[in-house]
Amino acid sequence: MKLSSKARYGMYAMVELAKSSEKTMSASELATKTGVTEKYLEQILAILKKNDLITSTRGATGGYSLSHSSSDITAGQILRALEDNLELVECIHKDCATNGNCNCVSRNLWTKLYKHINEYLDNVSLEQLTEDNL
Amino acid sequence: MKLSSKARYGMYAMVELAKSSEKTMSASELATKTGVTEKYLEQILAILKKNDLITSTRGATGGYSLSHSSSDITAGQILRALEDNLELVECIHKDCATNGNCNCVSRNLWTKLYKHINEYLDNVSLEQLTEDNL
DNA sequence: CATATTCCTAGCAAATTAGTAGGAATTAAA
DNA sequence: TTTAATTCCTACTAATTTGCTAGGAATATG
Repeated sequence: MKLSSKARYGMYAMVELAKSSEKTMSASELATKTGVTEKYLEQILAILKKNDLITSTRGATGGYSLSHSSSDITAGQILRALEDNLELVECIHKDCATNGNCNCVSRNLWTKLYKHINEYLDNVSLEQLTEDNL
Repeated sequence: MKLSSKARYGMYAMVELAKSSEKTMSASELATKTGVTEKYLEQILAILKKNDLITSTRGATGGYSLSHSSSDITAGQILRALEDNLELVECIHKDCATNGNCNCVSRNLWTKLYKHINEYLDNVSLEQLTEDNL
């Protein structure tokens, strides 16, 4: 249940992009800012792009920038993109997964917890994060 | 950020113990109930015991039972015992860990999220879980 | 054409998680 | 007092996931 470095680095990159607002930033710029290697960061940026959180332009002078205003992007969107397993858990009983007819005792707990986490995260905008205004 | 099987199995075992309330249950009983191997479950039960959530009696006719009433045990207590890394994250910047003088942008997010999760989990009793009354 | 960039993908290394295993210590009951 | 059932202790192994390295193709600019 530890957050992956992918998520932390990705979040960090998003904040840097939000801060620099107008202009685009290259992967190498972001790499030095965040301290992550360029190659690794590229992979993280690819995920963010696939999830329509950032856009990129190729070629010389290319780079990355936010797809939307930082006030329209939530921490939840970012984390769901980066963290594959934000859903916490699959049901223990194999039946549940297959026939969907699940009554695992604690399943409700996990799903409600998940909902809770997301509700919280979706109430925090990237803008707030950038201003550290939680 | 996926929940470990330790946490799932342990929670499952706690629910079974709560259901059987009065009498103690042996590791092997619990193992068949939950479908986890006895040896692995023993290790999980050891953790729960160390955290004062269950008590055990050794020898023949021995077994495990809850240390407290199921209404006095919270999901948060159980998960914190079983999940080593419920704290989600350490700060990216090495400085933060060492000198404590941390102003990571997203650190606040993680700590608040953590607090949030725990507040939720501490509001759910094992009794509720047993009755699936969330 | 040279250079700076994104993009694609394969693979490896480290860490963590999940599980296996053997046997010592303890206790109740036959 | 022996036997059987149990908890307890701990070392090891297997499987999975994560984190990262690496090379080079594709694309765009000047």
